[in-house]
Amino acid sequence: MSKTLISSFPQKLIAWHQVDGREGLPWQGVKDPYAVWVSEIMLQQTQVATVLERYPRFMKRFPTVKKLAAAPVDDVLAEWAGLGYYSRARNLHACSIEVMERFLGKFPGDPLLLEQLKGIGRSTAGAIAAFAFQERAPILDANVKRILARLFGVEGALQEKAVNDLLWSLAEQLLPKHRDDMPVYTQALMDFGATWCTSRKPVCISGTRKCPFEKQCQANLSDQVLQLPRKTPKAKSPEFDCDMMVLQRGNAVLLQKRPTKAIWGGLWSLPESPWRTGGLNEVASLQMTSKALLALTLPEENHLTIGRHCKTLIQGERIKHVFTHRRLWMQIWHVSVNQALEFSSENLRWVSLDQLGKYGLPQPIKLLLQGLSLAHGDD
DNA sequence: AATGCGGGGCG
DNA sequence: CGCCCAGCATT
Repeated sequence: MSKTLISSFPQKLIAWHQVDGREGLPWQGVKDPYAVWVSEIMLQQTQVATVLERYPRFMKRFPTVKKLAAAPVDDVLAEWAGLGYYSRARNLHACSIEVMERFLGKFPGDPLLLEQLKGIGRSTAGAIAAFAFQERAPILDANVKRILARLFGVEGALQEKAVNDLLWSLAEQLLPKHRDDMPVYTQALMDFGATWCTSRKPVCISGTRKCPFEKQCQANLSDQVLQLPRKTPKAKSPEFDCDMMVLQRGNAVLLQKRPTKAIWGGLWSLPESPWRTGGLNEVASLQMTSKALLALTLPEENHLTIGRHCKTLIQGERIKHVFTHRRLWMQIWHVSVNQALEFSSENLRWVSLDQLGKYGLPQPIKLLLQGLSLAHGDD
């Protein structure tokens, strides 16, 4: 490992940033630890373009850690809806309460303390400590992993612990000497990875710009830039089928709160059947009755009233939704019932179509019900 | 070390 | 369609 590269890296990167860094992102230059924390959590595995719209909205709704801690977790989830990885929202809320109680509303600057908080791992702790407290703490997100793997010609797959340890060690060694440089240095690392040393079209390959590290970058010197960092291939994601029910009573639909641990955890969705593997949609091939459908999708104690209240049953669209690790086909069924149908469960709630915005809905369900809402408005 | 957890953008 | 992304928690 080149000693000169390590000692010269921070200043060269900061110099690069002064000319070619990103500007105008709403969380840049922010010093308030709360605002930094929210931005870091929201940006986990989430594109800048997406966060650009959602971050100011979140900050307007929850301007301080105190306000966030005082809000019901359901409100936080509703605000988070559409961003994905909903454990981030649940952890955000839990973390805000812990900061209020354990740290009297002030985020700690020590990365080791930050890392004890829910939803904050080593990299996010480093980012908060660097941006908000000028602590000499490293980050290691996908950008930094890519930069370092190329710069130092790290051959092993990112999933290997030894490789991860090596990258953390490099990230530590590369830190600027002076803590005052930490915010700009950390931002520069992210900007450089996101805009120049990109995964598919790094500037050294596209030839659009001249990389400041081209003479030292091991991957560039050995023509391995697009091969690094290495990743072990992922298995193809399995496919599932399920039935979902839009149970409509006048202007309201029945929403069901999802269990915390599951996918879309804590969000409000439609009653749904268990997921089935294996292509053929057996239920759709049945002569579907409202009773059979409700038996599939609702808890047992709610079945008895069904037949009496059902007015119509219509087979709706079949929606495909792609997750990172699963593909899901949702067969929609529209069931219309008369006004008398009630449910007693905490997790079942009639919600009028114009109130849907107050609820955190999975993105495909939100889109589906928006279409319904529109059609209904046209009547 | 492997898996679960969303959603959007890009080629 | 497959790959990628300002990761973390759990097992």
